[in-house]
Amino acid sequence: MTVEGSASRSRPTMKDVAALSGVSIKTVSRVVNDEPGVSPDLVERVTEAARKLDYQRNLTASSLRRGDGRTQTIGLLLENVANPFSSSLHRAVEDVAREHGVIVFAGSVDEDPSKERALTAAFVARRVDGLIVVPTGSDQSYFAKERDNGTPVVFVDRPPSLLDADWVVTDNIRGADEAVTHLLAHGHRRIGYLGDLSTIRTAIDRHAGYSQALSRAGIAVDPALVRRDLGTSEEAYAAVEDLLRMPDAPTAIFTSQNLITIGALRALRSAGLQRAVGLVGFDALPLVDLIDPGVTLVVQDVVGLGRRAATLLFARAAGDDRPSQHQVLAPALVVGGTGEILGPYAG
Amino acid sequence: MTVEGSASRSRPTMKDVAALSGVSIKTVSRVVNDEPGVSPDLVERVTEAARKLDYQRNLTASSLRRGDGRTQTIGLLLENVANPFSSSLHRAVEDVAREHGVIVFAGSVDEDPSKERALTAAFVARRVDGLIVVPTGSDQSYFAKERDNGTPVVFVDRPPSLLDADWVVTDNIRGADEAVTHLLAHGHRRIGYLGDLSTIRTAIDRHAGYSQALSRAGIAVDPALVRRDLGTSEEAYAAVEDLLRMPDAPTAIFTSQNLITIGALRALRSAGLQRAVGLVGFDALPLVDLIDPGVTLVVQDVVGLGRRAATLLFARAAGDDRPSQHQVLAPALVVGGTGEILGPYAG
DNA sequence: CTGAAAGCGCTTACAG
DNA sequence: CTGAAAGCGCTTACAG
Repeated sequence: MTVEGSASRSRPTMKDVAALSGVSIKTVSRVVNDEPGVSPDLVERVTEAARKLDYQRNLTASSLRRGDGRTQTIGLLLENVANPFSSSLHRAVEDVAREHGVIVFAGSVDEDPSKERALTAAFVARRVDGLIVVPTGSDQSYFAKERDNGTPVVFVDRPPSLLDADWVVTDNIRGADEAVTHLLAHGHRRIGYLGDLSTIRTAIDRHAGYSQALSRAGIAVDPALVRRDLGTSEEAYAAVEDLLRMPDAPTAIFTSQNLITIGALRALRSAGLQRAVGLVGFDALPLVDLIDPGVTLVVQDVVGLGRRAATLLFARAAGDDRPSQHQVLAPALVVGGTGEILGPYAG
Repeated sequence: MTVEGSASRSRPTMKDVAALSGVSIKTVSRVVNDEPGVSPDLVERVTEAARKLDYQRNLTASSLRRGDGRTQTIGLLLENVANPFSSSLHRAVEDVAREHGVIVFAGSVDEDPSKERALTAAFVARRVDGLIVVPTGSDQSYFAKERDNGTPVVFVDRPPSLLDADWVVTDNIRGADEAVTHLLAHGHRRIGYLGDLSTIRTAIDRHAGYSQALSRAGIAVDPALVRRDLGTSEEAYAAVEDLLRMPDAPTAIFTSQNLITIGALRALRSAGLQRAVGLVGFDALPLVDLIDPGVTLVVQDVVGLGRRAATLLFARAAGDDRPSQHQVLAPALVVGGTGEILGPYAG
């Protein structure tokens, strides 16, 4: 097999196929697009020429000329394509996109608003048919321009800030409330809270759910037990160490996000307290069944989030012009072990 | 804020900017592309008009006309965007692509050769500047056409079949050999092998490494201890149960892929043998430090695989026409606990 | 320094 | 049933 040679010979075009089959490019276009009303004889000749030249239609040129201008692509902005939550969302979106003959650009924003803007611009420059966004930072108003210019946008996991738009999220307040209520039911009163960056809407809501559950139980929130703005597992680890050193240390902890849960589990383990301190975490954890004791978690319907966001986006792209749609999915508490460790007020 | 209204007003073009600023579209093009030699006065007027209209250049039209025809996009074919190995690879590729101003289409092949072909066609139809592929099935010869037509292709994780092409892989034979040698050194002689689908090249190589380590130690491979073609965690679980029921059961197991390792860990745990049977797995596992006992693993340099594949692809796209490049990265054995459980011949 | 004409690969809107 | 002309939004190749 001869390799390379003239590295970038350019691809055959309809013109080449037309020349080889002795018809006009319009006829080639008809055959390639399966338009009816071409004589069987020409269909045959064109098909054969296309096969011989290994012709592949240039969809990018096609969409430039077509009325609707569809590129059959969408852009997906994730926190980080490599994290499990993001990548599960990605897969769910991909599956719906595939049903529509659409392929997906994905990119990582890393909780950096300037990357969100840059990726959005890059996707729009390639004229994606729509955007699905896990927003970060405190201002998504600039997406209004994209939508007004004909690019629909659906937010997922978190609602946008300063913008009336479509979104699909989990009921974070309720999930956090259920987590804390579960710990209360197992005899805990002093329950620590470990939270993500307070600029993130999900973190705000989960903190609200924590406070709501405590106040319903008639317990005042002790600010000393609340640690927010933890950006990494390591910070969560340190926060747990710190909580455990308190004279009146918490007997249970609610960790409001997966990286935080991981840091907390490591800290409890290294202190030898993994069977002594109650814990409920928000978000699924991989291989949680192999951890001992098993971890009690509030899990989101990630596939549901992704599928619904994508379905809504394609509806918008097809002309759906209802007012902004807001969908809230229920989380589920999955009993694992750490959430059932009994506290001092049990029984 | 008024929402929606005329849903898909189309985007402003250079023509609109030209009209508003009273210049030709050629001048708008010069300003938008930062070409030198435009009077400051016009630069100012065009910039202002573009800002006012919220003009965003259509890169897709631009690339159609440009000489090189670059779309500043690449396509990435993964086993499944949601699995941790794939998504880490994705992130590494994304990071290199970003340095080149290129965005990434990603898609899941699910070990299905027909999906590989369909995704490749979809990417090529959008004229990606190159393809990075984790190949599946037994024939990648059709990629030769794409390369000959000017679309470079780099394979990663597995070499392609029936095609001379660029690839970047881990030294799987060596990794498997090290895993089994490690178990031998800890006193095991009867070592089980659990492997992925035998059509996958990595599975073939890892099995070869297993055999190689045993024969170097003068131990004959017992076919009863070898279980191949395990496609899921569940099948691996069943295979371990089966091995453990043997009268002369293995005292250690080498699991040649992450899903298989997970199934094996679950089976050992449910049999209460997680501290009795030695185990070394291939591929990293999330949260492995929280599992007890810790799992000994042979891990790949996933970021290295992704970065090198992407770097090679961009070199090809820039005209590098050396013969096919083959890069082999060394895996690393990470001691965790299960690999150090002593066998009957220890000490 | 600026712009009119042509063309990238395709589809639209006609005419025959 | 088939094709010549025009145009999608841009850039190239010229001319002034």
